Amino acid sequence: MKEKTKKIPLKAASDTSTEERIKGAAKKIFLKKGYAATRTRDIAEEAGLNLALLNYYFRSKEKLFDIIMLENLQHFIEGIREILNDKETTIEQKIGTIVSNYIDLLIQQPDLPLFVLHELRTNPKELISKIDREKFINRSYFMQQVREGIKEGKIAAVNPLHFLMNIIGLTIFPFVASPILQNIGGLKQQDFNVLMEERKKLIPVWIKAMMKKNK
Amino acid sequence: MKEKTKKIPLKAASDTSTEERIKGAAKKIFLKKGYAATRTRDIAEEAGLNLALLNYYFRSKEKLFDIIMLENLQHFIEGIREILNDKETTIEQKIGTIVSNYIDLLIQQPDLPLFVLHELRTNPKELISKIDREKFINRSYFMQQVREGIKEGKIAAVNPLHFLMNIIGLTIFPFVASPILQNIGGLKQQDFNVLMEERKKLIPVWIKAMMKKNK
DNA sequence: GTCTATATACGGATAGAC
DNA sequence: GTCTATCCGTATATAGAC
Repeated sequence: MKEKTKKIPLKAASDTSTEERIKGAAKKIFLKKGYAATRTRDIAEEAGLNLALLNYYFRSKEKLFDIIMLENLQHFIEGIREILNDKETTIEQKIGTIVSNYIDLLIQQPDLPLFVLHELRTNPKELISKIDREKFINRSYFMQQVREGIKEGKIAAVNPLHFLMNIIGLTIFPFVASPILQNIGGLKQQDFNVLMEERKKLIPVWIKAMMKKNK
Repeated sequence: MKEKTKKIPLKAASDTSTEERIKGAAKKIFLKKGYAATRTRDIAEEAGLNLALLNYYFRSKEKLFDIIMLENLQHFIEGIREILNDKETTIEQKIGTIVSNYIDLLIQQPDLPLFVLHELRTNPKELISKIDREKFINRSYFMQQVREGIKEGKIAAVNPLHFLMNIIGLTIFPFVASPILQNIGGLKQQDFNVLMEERKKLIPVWIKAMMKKNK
């Protein structure tokens, strides 16, 4: 019998610390079900721990949620911050990097965007402003480059926000809508991921075509 | 059509019937908060009625929700059904109509898509298949036209689902992400709607540019 | 059909042993 | 730090009067 000794932590690796296990479980359940539909009991079970531990480490369900939410929001937005402000890269390069990075992230965590967007709408909290206090996107070097391009007549003259919406939308939307799309398209998970991989190359080309001036 | 006279009209206009008032209130609250965060008390209050009435007309919160959900899903998907299958219109015309119709709808009910998508992911129900039993979109005349266009070398040779995702995504995503976008862009509601109106004309142009073959 | 009052269940949080 | 047992507010659903 390869009987494993009862769990004796012995100050082992901290990635399996109780606190981290709770956070990991909470993230998994919250992202899957959303705040309201999540029961703290489920989180405890998922973590293989008791319910009381949850309130021992984090004061309440809401406190725990706020932590998870903030981390995800940062993950979600910080990802493009430096890319958008890179002075060395062209518009096209920035788009390619953003799209590629996001698709990689979303293949790993497909529930992330819908979770963030849903909770952001229902919760009247000011979580957003915590993240984008200084409206960094509008003032980013990327947006500056786009406005410049429009001024020089190289890019179609529309509100630059349209292009931003398009880049993000084309990248994220398929993941948000995957339940419908997979049904409509009759796709399995793997086929869906293949399509998303294709989009890494396609979206930058499409955006370029969209930005072109055409009478 | 009006053959369903099971319910007694009673007397006055039925649009203020108790049942309709409950459904109206339920739709409003459910769309705003989602299923789990909605309390039946809130629905009753919104309808200006008592809680007990809710269970009198509909057996339970879940039953009521299913009805609202189904109606919205149909509203959401049926909208494009006939358009996609219109034998008389071109690809471009279909795109223009779909985009315009959806944007009009979403300006009225901006919470609709996020609600549907969120509930669809969390609820393991087979509501989707109820709607798209026969995979009508993939077999639609529109998709046929696209495949034809690709075969004739008029449209870039990629999986037609990409174009469908793009049309829907470019149209719907801004509404889904409006909490973030309005913050990032520093837009007020009215400014946001103006942008959306612009997109009625822009999206068809963009899609056309995306579909073009380019080496 | 519509109300008030109440039963019942569920979920977040705590007490206290170890 | 971690557990079991329990408290208690809240939300759904029902009983029963009118």
